[in-house]
Amino acid sequence: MYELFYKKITELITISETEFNFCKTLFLPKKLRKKQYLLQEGDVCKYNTFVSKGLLRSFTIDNRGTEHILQFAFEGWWIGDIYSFLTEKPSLFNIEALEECELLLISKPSMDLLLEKVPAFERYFRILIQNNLIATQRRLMGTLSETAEEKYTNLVNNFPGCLQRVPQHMIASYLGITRETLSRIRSQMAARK
Amino acid sequence: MYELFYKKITELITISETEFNFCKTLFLPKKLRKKQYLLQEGDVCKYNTFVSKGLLRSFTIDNRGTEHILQFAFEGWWIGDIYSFLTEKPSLFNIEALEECELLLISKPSMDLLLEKVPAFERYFRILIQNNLIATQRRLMGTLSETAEEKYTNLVNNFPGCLQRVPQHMIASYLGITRETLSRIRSQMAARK
DNA sequence: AAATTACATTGATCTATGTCAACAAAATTA
DNA sequence: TAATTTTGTTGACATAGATCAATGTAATTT
Repeated sequence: MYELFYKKITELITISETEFNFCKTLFLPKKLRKKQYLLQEGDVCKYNTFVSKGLLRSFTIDNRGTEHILQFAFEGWWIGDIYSFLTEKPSLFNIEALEECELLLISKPSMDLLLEKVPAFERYFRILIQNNLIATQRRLMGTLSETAEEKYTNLVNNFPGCLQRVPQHMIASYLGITRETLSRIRSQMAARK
Repeated sequence: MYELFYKKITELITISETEFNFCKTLFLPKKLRKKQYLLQEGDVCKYNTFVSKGLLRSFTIDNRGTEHILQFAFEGWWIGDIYSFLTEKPSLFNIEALEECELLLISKPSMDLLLEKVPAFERYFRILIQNNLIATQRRLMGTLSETAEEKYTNLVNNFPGCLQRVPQHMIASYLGITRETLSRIRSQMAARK
């Protein structure tokens, strides 16, 4: 349960065994079956979540009823609604398990305590958020400049593993295109090569 | 030059006068005239920049020659290419002054020194990046779910000041639509009300 | 003040992608 | 294993927004 967790943390910061043991006490282990929700739109996101095992997605539903996926979270990633978590306001996002999951949850008070007692985590979370911001900026620029096919091929290149574990219509939703369009793009690409 | 800078910092963290004086020594003041560039695509972004006065934009040019604006930066905001700044790899972005500007620049080594000597800045930058991430996530979701008109009205509501200082075709570029489309949307809206 | 450049508008037409609908194949569940 | 649900494909058609082009006007520069 904690091996990957320890590995990911120590990739970015140095902490003592004592500090890590203290850290562990602040997290709540939780298992989720496929299709279960970790967060529902309208609820406050009480926890920031580390994925030890499995796969989840966060998504919104717009006023036309269409789903839009913000993020997939595989093992070793974090997921949550950062806005709702920090402000304690209702979330616009749903978070759903796409596979059976093993998770580590940390509440806001525990997070504050962790940052206070082990300041190295200040740095850890800054780096995580930095990387997330860089990725989100890229995705935004891609959304504005690329065709549907370019978006798909970029995803395939940058994220090959995704296709094996995520249903196609969710890939389409992540890319901001319809499943029909993605299906056609794939068959065109297959025909060409 | 430093009043707004001091104000913005102390809105988020508490630092002593000594610490602020030390901090000031790490920043390089710079003035830019309208249309001058702070960063050009292909160059490494050597500085993270606080805007004391004026207005800038960061943008990319895609392979079709179309500009896409990532950010406008008004007084009190930061601008730079976070990816290039952190990795020292060539930037994909241009940063251009839209008005005459007064800026405070900090290099990577100085930033590292600042974070080391005044750890409260670790928290300051984490919060900045957090807020930037939240805003970028929102913008991304909006890009995927909203019509051109919705994007425009949301911008007008959340950011009324923008329209007075930024030319319309750049607003269009920021929203990911053409200037012609924005012009038509505006005339439709004016006709309706 | 004249010349040039940047910015905005409007019309005609085009196109990438969406929508709707029918169908089939997998995968889950009963 | 039958029934249901989820997922993916394909065709016909619709449409939001892009593109191209012409024109006017405001703002800079000379």
